[in-house]
Amino acid sequence: MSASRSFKIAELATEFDITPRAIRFYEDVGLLEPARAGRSRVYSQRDRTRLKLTLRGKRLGLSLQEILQLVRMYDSEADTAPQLQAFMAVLQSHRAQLELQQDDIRVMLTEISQHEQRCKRLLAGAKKPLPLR
Amino acid sequence: MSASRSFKIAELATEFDITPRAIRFYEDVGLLEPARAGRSRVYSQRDRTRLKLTLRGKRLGLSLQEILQLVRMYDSEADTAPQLQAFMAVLQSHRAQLELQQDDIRVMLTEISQHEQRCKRLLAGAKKPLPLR
DNA sequence: CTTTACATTTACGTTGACGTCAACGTCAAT
DNA sequence: ATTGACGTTGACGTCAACGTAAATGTAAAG
Repeated sequence: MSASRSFKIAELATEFDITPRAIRFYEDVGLLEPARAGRSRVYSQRDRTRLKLTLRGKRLGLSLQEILQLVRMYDSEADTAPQLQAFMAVLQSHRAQLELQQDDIRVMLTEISQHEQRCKRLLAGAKKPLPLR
Repeated sequence: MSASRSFKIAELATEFDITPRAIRFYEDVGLLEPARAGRSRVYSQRDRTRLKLTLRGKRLGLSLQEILQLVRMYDSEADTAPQLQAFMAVLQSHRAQLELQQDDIRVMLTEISQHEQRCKRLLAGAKKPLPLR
């Protein structure tokens, strides 16, 4: 009988550092489906999880529509073999996409390291001007 | 004397699978600075590299403005110690940001794996309906 | 020389993801 | 009873990142 806490819009807003407006917008898009207490929205743990997923997706550059596809798929009760096959295919393509992004990140990180090294050399050189000659 | 090949706009467009319009737009923003042959744009290897950087940045969810900051920094000839220090600080924050993104990706990848496992179990169960009972 | 194919500039249109009012309800505290 | 503090629903505004259309140039091919 764990009442599985619920949340007000401002709570989620401050927790995730976004505006209530954004949260309502995510609802318009279909990403959240809060219950109502009178007029006010009441968010469940599930909504909170979805919100977290949404923000993670955004950080990775997904559009809200793409994120919507994702959460719908993940929630869907696919049960027939063809459905499951299709689902797994989508999972594969997402995996591939994420791995490409990993590569991009790795490339950028090594570039950063190189710039860092260059900076360090320059700093070392700046400390003793005219090093040899 | 390697003439270091140059490129026409359509070449770059097809190579990177974007429109000429986008390429011109990146120029408006300041990301590219092609030479001119009469009226037509002529892109150098450096432009091509910048374009590649731009697209990689986009895939990682950066705005064109952010990308512009990046390439300007990377190109800048910082030489004084304070400049170099500031540069390295920015590099650090970028590194941190990229590492956060790596975490996001890792989380998503494990989620994908879990869904995949679930699918496999369901498929196995579907092959022999009413497995035990 | 005209067509074809690509290039250019100018300018307005569009889409996504909210921001920003305005006008109003609600509930606890004073 | 009034005052905040927070909530709600429209509805319009905005900014980024191009798309798209119009009018024009230009260079090679037929």
